Amino acid sequence: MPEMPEVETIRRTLTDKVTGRRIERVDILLPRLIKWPGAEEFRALVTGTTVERLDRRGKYLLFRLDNGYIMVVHLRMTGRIYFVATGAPQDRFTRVVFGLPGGDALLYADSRTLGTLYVLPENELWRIAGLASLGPEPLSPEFTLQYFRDTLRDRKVTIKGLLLNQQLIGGLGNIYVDEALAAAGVRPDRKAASLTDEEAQRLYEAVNFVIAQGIEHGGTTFRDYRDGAGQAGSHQHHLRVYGRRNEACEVCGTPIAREEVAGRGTHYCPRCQH
DNA sequence: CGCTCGGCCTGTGCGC
DNA sequence: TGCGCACAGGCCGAGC
Repeated sequence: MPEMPEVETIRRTLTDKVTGRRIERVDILLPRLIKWPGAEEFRALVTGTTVERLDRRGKYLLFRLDNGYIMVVHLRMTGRIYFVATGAPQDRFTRVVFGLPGGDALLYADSRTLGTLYVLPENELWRIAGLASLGPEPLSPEFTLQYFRDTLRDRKVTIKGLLLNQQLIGGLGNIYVDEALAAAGVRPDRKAASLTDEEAQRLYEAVNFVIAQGIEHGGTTFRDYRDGAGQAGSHQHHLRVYGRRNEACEVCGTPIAREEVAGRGTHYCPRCQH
C-alpha cells in the first residue's frame, strides 16, 4: 500500500509516540507475517525492549531497540502501523499487538496480510534482500540528475517499470510513478532509454516534486493508509491522473486513460503525455 | 543478466 | 439482495 511519502509520514507521526517506551508485551495473532526469525523468537527478542529511535529506508520502517536489534516492518499493500491509546476502538484487521505501558499499544493491522515483519541485529540486515539492495531515494543526496540519466541509459524496460524498480530508485510506487510521469509529460510505456536529456531532467524533477508534495500532504489515503496516529492523509486531493480514469484532464480536458503497463494499472493523459 | 509474469492474500465495489 | 468479477498503494522468485 504505502509508498515512501506514506511510510515517511508514519515515521514522523509515530516517532514521539513510541520512542523511549517499553514494549511490555507482543501478541502475534498471525504468525506467518513474521519472516525472521520465527514468531516465537521474534516475540522473545522484542518483548521487554525499549524503542530508541524510528528510521525509514525506502518503504521499510526500522525500529531500533535498546537490545541492539532492529525490528523491520514492511506494510506491502494494506499494512497499517499506528499508535492507540488505552480504550481505543478495535481494528478488525489487527495482526500483531505491541503492548506499551499504561494500556497503550502499537498495532500492526493488515487486511490482505501481505505485510512482513523481522527482527535482526544491524549486521544481519542483509537477510532482508529488498532492504539490502535498495537504490537511492528521491530527495536524497545520492539521487542526482547524473545518476538518473545514467540509470535510464540503455534500459529496455518501460520508464514506468524502471521507476518502480526499488533497486534503481528506492521508495516510488504505483501512485507517485503515474503522477511523476504526468507532471513530466512522459507516457508511461515509453522505453526508458528513449527519453531525451530534457525529458529525463523534467522527470527527475517531477519525481522529487511529487514525493515532496506527498510528504507535505501526509500521504495519499484511498482506503487503507493511515499515519502513525491512525489519521488519513490528504494527497489524494492533489492527484492529476491516478484513480481518475475517464475524468477530464485538468490541463486539456481529455479523458484520463487507464491501461496496464509494467503489470500495473496505469493512468495518464493521452494528450499531455508524449 | 535483464526482464516479464504469476503468485501471494483478502476485501471492496460495481454491474447484472 | 446476491453473485461473480475486476481491481487493489508491493514484492519475490521462476523461467525465458
